[in-house]
Amino acid sequence: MMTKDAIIQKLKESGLRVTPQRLAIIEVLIEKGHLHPGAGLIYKEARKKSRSLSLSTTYATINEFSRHGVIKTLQFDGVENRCESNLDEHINLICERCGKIMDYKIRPSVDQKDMTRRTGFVVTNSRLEYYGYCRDCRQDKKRRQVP
Amino acid sequence: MMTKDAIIQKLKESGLRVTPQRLAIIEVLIEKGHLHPGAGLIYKEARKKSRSLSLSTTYATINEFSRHGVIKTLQFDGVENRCESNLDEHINLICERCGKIMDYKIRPSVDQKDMTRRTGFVVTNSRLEYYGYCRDCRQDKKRRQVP
DNA sequence: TATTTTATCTGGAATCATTCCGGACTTCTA
DNA sequence: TAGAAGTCCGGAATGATTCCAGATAAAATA
Repeated sequence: MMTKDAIIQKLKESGLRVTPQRLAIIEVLIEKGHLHPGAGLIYKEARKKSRSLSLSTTYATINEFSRHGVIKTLQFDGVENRCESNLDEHINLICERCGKIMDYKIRPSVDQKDMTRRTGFVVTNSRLEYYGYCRDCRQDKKRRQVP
Repeated sequence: MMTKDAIIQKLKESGLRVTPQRLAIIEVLIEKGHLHPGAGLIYKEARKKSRSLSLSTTYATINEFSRHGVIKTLQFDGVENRCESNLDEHINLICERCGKIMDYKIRPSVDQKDMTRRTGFVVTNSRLEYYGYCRDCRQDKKRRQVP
């Protein structure tokens, strides 16, 4: 999770401008990062800070940030994509009932050098997810079994 | 990777009918499974075997199979979703240049019981992916660097 | 075998997150 | 302060997937 200043720094280094719209989105990413917000939520929240912000700009900014390694995008189908501010290797625990996404820290488990030697594949990026049910949704489920 | 007979068996057990359309799709899944085919390829290939097959049916069948654990669906955004016939835990190596998907067998690396104890999250399904470049695309890249 | 029931199939229309586009607006540089 | 480059905006376009209602086919029943 980068700090606001670190992100601003990185944008400047990349020759990108730090506009009010982008600042608003940066702040939302920091405030709501743990929720793994999608474009819709980011748009809604950032609009409170920069009133003229458009949805197109929100999408463009998310893409720009993603391209420059400020965030990662978790792409889904049918549902909104989600933004990930935690760039360390970890597993996302995704609740299939409420859609909540939690980070679970792990130690890297695959010997990538060995893998590359065997397969010729070099890794630039990873996406590790467990799907299932979070504590709350599991309990709701149990309760409902004996109604 | 289930055999044709095993899949047919499983469908019957679930009270699903084994129609010519479904048979055609099953055969394609077995023949082209290693390519992790998307709906488009499956439709194109299965149509050769069952000439009247429609795209809607292809989608419906993929969903039905996925729901009953015959295959898994790898969902992407913007691009076609892909089908996975290898149901064992493994990492998918996804080439960002050519889109090829390779299976890489691993031994389960996260102690799920421990994770559940700590987080309350129970896992029903996983998706583990490394993005990067396959051997072929890496070499193409090198060659092009000094044109 | 004829009839009823149920599942499945089909083509076309609808969906919806995301991308694309042309013109307007800022910010930087000289 | 003019010109250039980067950004922003709204609305239209995109495209994989889903939805729908009527047609078909397979299983169940008689």
